[in-house]
Amino acid sequence: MIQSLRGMNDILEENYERFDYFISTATRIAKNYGFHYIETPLLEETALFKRSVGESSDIVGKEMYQFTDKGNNDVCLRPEGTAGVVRAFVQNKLDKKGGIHRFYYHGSMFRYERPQKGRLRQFHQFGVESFGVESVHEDASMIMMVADILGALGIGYRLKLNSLGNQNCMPAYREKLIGFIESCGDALCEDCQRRKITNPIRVLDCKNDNCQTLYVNAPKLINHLCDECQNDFESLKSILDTNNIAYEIDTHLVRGLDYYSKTAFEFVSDAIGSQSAIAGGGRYDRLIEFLDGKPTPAVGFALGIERLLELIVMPETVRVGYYFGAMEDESLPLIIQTAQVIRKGNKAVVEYSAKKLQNHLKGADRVNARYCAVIGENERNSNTIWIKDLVLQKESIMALDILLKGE
RNA sequence: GUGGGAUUAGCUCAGUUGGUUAGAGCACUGGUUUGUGGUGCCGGGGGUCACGGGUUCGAGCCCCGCAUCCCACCCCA
Repeated sequence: MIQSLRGMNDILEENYERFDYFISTATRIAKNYGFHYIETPLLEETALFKRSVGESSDIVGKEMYQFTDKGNNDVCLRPEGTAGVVRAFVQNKLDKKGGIHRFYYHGSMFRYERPQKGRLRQFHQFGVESFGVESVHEDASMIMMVADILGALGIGYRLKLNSLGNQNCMPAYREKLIGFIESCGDALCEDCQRRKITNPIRVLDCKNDNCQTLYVNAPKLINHLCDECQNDFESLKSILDTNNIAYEIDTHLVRGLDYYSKTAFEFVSDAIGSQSAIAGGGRYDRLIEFLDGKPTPAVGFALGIERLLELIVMPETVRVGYYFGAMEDESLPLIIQTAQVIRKGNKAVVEYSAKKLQNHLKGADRVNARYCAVIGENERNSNTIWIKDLVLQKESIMALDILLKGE
């Protein structure tokens, strides 16, 4: 038997019901916030991700599905959504056009990682990106949108919040932190020694207890923000407070992608195992110019759909449409004909084998039909069809020609 | 990429120190005496015990390999 590739799953039946319900819920909410759909290619030039996500990140460093195509282009399957949307934004000259552009998207992302629960090689994200709004109100809107989506789906969460500073305060802090790391010398774990070079901010995230003991005295970025970043961060907290969005400040929240600045946030769930991040996002004011666009403020987030799936509280299923059954083979052509008419405006499933009424009712029940419509000898003789409303438990007999006329 | 655990019916799992024809619940399917469902009762189908080797008179069970999933590391959605 040929199996799907490792970490690449089919989505069907119950899972697809949930998937579909998630997409429609998130789409509705994103539209309510004034966002428009954007579709970008799954395959992009590798350079796009190297320049945006950053070569120091694990995503680009070791997790990309990268290959050379037949035209000798260095390409890869997108590992995340933001880079492609920004590329599209610049390529379509929306940066020069000016104004505000708000997009939402959903689709497959690919990362070559070792799979486990909540971590797949092909997974699905729902994300939004907002271009042209400098105000921290947009950051708050992003967070409120995620909260709305999760709320609508009945998903509990914790919100972690941090500020990463901007080009004025981050570099100075970074130097200060490197100085601190060096002062710790060999006491730090191997990973932290490595992070000192690749991405010093990440050491704060280290899970090694010994390192964490030392980091208690480490300088915190949140205490080194410039006035602008500090003010924005205060505003953000105050907006969230007035809108009843609970959050916790997490000074170790740094996000794995290089392009973030100022606001960084992450929604986590305690109910899905170790891969607990269900949504993450933040501001990335510099990314557009990194990708050769005109400097444009931007902020966005992405939700990991698979991680949410089992948390979604589905609405009660309602009975819809018709089930058609024949009690003898001679009645079958009639029910097929009738079903075809019904299908112009409603759902109709047809059972092809003739069986007794009791079994048709069971069948209609099983497919969650609202109406069970059956033709037997009596109906055939009188040119009628027997229909039972399975919710109201009321039955009726209708003249066939009325139904067939499509009324 | 590193370390550990698991894998038996569509699903969730039993299966004794290695010993005849591998079980249960749920699901599916049919019946339940003249045309009335969900939830009663009775029956039925369905397994190369993940896959490939090995040990043994004999392997679902022991050994080796491999695939996938799960857990931890790492990282992230």
